[in-house]
Amino acid sequence: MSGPARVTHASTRAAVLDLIRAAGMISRVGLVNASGLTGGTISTVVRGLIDEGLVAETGHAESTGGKRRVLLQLDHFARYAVGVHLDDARITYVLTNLGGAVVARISRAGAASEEPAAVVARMAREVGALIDSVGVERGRILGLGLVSARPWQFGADLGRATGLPVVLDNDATAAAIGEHWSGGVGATSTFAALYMGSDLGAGVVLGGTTHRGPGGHAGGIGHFCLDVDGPPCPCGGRGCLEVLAGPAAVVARAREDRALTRAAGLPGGRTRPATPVATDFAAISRAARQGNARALALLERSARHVAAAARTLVHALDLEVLVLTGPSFAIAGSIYLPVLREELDRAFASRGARPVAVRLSPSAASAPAIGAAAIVLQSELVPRHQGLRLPDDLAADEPPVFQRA
Amino acid sequence: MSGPARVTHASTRAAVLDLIRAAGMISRVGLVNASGLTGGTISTVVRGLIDEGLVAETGHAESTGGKRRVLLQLDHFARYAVGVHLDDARITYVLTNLGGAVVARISRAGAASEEPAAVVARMAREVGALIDSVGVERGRILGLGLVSARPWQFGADLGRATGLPVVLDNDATAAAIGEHWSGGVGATSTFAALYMGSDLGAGVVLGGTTHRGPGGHAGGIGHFCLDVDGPPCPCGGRGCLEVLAGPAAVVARAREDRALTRAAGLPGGRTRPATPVATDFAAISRAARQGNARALALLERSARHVAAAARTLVHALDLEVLVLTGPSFAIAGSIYLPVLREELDRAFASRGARPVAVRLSPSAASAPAIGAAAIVLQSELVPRHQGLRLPDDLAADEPPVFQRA
DNA sequence: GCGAGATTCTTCAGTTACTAAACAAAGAAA
DNA sequence: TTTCTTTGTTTAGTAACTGAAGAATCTCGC
Repeated sequence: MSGPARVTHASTRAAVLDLIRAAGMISRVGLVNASGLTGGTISTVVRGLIDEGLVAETGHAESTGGKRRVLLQLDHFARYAVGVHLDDARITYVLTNLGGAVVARISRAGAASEEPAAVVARMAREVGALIDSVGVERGRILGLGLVSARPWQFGADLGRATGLPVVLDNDATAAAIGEHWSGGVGATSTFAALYMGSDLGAGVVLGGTTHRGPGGHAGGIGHFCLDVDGPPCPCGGRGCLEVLAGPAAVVARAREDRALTRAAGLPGGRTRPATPVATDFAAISRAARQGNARALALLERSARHVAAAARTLVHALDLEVLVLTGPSFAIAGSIYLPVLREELDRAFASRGARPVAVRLSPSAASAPAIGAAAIVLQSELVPRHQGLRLPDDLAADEPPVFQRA
Repeated sequence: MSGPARVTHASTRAAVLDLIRAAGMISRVGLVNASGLTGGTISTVVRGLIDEGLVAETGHAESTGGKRRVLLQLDHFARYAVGVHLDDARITYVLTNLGGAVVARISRAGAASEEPAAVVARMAREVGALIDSVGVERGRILGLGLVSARPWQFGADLGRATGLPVVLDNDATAAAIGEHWSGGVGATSTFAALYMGSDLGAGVVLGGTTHRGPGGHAGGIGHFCLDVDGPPCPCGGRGCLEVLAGPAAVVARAREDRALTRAAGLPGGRTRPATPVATDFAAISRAARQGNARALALLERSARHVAAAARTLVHALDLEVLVLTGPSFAIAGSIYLPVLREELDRAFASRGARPVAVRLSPSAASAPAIGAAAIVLQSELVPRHQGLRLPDDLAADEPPVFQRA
C-alpha cells in the first residue's frame, strides 16, 4: 500500500496548510489524524512550511501519557493580501494578514464617472499608500483581490499598475470565502453567506469548496420565486425576492410613505433618486432602529421574504450555517437576524435535530473587501485542483468523423 | 516539472475510464488532451484497462495527416450492476451493463407488511433470478444499488444474502447519477434531476460531482417556499411546493371534484385513500392526456408551481440542464415539460444567452432502479476522492487544553 | 511505388511524493 | 532509576507520474 494518498487539494502542502488554518492550532499528530497522511510526510511538509515562515511552533499541549505535542499555528504576519471593493459610492481598501484580519483599511469616494484608466491609476496609488501606511515589504504581499460589479474591466490593468497578482470575484462569493477563511465555520463545512448591499445575493461554499456555477451565477437568491403570480421582474420571472423585498423594493415602498420619507430623511421627492439604493436603505434602517414603527414594519416584511428565500436555499443545498453579511446587513442585520432565526428554527427543528445556525458577520460592512483579500489568500496558499479540462476542449479535439474497424 | 498531476478522481485509472465513458468514443491523443496527462501515462493506463477487459479498441478515426487514431470505447458488456427500487407499491429490479443500459428487468408486488428479514430473503432470491435470466457470471457483477425511503434497513443484510457489495441512496440522487452516467449530459456538467414519484425531490450534480449535502437532504425542492403566507406544511414552513402542488396535493384537489374523481376512476370516496399517491396521480394524468379539461387544469397549475421551483433551483446553483424523471413524470411529463420550458426560457433567455435545457428522461419510470445500478458503476469504477476527514475527528483528536511556550 | 514528413503510440530512464518501519527524544508512572 | 507511552524524525522502498527518444502507421508529392 504505497503511493500518494489523494486529498482535496492540489498539493499536500496546501492540504496541510489549510488544516492548520482551519484548526487554528494543531499538532503534527493532529495533522496525521486529520489528513490521513503518515507521520513522516507530515514531518517533512511541516518543516517546509516552517522554513518558508508560514507556520510556527507556538507551544505544547498537555501530555496524554508521553511526550507532549508541539502545537503549530499559522504565522499570521508572514504574508499579507490586499482586498479592494469598488462600489457605486465608495472604494474600500483593506490589507489583511494570513488569518484574514484587517491590518490596515482606507476608504475613498467612488469613481463615479472617471475614465477606466484614471480609476486604475488612482487605485494603484491608493493601494500603494495602504501598504506603505503599515510598512509591509512588497515581497510579503501575496496579491490583490478585486470585487466589483464589473471587475474584469480593471483586472489586468490593475495587475500591471501594482505589480501584484490580481484575482477577481463577485461580492457575495468573496464574502463567503472571507467568512470561511476567517475560521467562523469548519474546514469542510457547507454554508452560504447571504449578502445584502444594493441588491441580494448569496455566496455558496459546499463541503469547503466554493460553488460559483458554470456561468458564475450561483447563489442568485434575488430571483428566487416567492409568489408564482407575483409582480413581474426585469429578469423575466414573476414574484422574485428582489422585486418583493430587496433593498430597492424597500426604498421604493418607503418613498410612497410621505411621513416615513421625511422621518428617514430620504432625499428627493417623486423624482428618480440620485442617491444609491444602499444609502437610502441605510437611512430607513436607522429610522427603524430609532423606533420608527413604519420603517420597522417595512423591514420586517422584507425580512420575512428573505427568510423564506433562506429556507429555500437551505433546502436546496442542505446548508449547516448561514451568515448575514454585506453593508446593508451591517446596518439592518439586527432586524433581519431574529426573523431568519425564527423561520429556520421552525422549519428545521423537527428534521433530524440538525438546526441551521444563523449568524451576523462581525465585519459585515467591509465583508466584500475582506473577502477579496481572502480569495487571494486561498488562491495563492491553498489552490484546489482544477479537475479535468472542459468537455468543450474534448469535443473540439476529437475529429467528428470516424470509421468502424 | 515532474511528479504526479492531480485529477479529480481517486486514481488516474478512474479518471481515464470516466473520460472514455463520458466521451463515448475517444482516442489516446484525445485522452491526453482531455486529461492533461502525457502520452506515456495514457498508453500504460489504457493498456491496463484493455487487459481488464473494460475498454476495447473499436475502430479508427480519419487521419489528420499522419497515423490514424485508434478509437477506444467502454466494453459495455464487460461488467454489470444490479439496481433495486423498493417502493410502497412495487419492487423493481434491473440489471444494467457498463453503459447504464438495461439488460434485464423484473418487477414484483411490493413488500407491504412483511418482516424485514423476509423481505431481504425475497429480494436476494429475485436478484438471483434476474441475474440467471440472462446468464451473466457473478464475477462480472460489480454490486447492487438499493434505492428506497429507508434503505439502511436492508443494506447490510442484503449484501450478506446476495454476496454483492451494496450501495444505498435516495431516489432523486440515484436518478441524477443515472442520467449522468448514461451520458445525456457532459462529463463536468452542472445539472439537476427533478424527481416526481409520490413526492417531489431533486438530485443535484455540480461540475460532475454529486452534491448530497452534509445531512443528505440537498435537493429538497418539495419544501421550497412559493408563498410566504401560504398554507402550513408539516415541515414547519409555509407555502411549500409539496403542499401547494405536489402529487399528494394534486390528488387531494382532484378528490374534491366529484366529476373528476369519477372520470379518473379514483378509488374510495371521502375516506382516506388506501391506494398509493403515485397511483392516483397516474390516474389523473391519464385522464388529462385523454382530454379531461379539469384534470389538465389541475396538472398545469401544479406544473406552474414546479416550474417556479425549478427556476429558483437554477438560480441557486446556476444549472445548465434539468432532467424530469421518476414514475410520476413518466406519465405526466408531457404536460409538465412545456410549462417548465416556457418558464425557464422566459427567465433565462435574456441572461447572457445561456439557456437552460429541459429534458424528459427517456426512462423516467424505472429511473430509480437504473440510477441505483449507476451508483454502483460509479462507485466501483470511478471512485472520487474522499477529501479530508471530518472536522469532528479533528476536534476530538486534539486535546482542548494547551500551554503557551 | 517510394521516400519524406506528419502524427500516433510505446518504451524507458529519471523524478517526485508518498508509505512503512525503525529509531530517537521526551515525558509519565512505578 | 527503570520502564512504558507517546511524539516526532530518518531512511529505504515504491507507485505513478514526466520527458524524451524511438517505433509504427498513415498521407502526400513526385
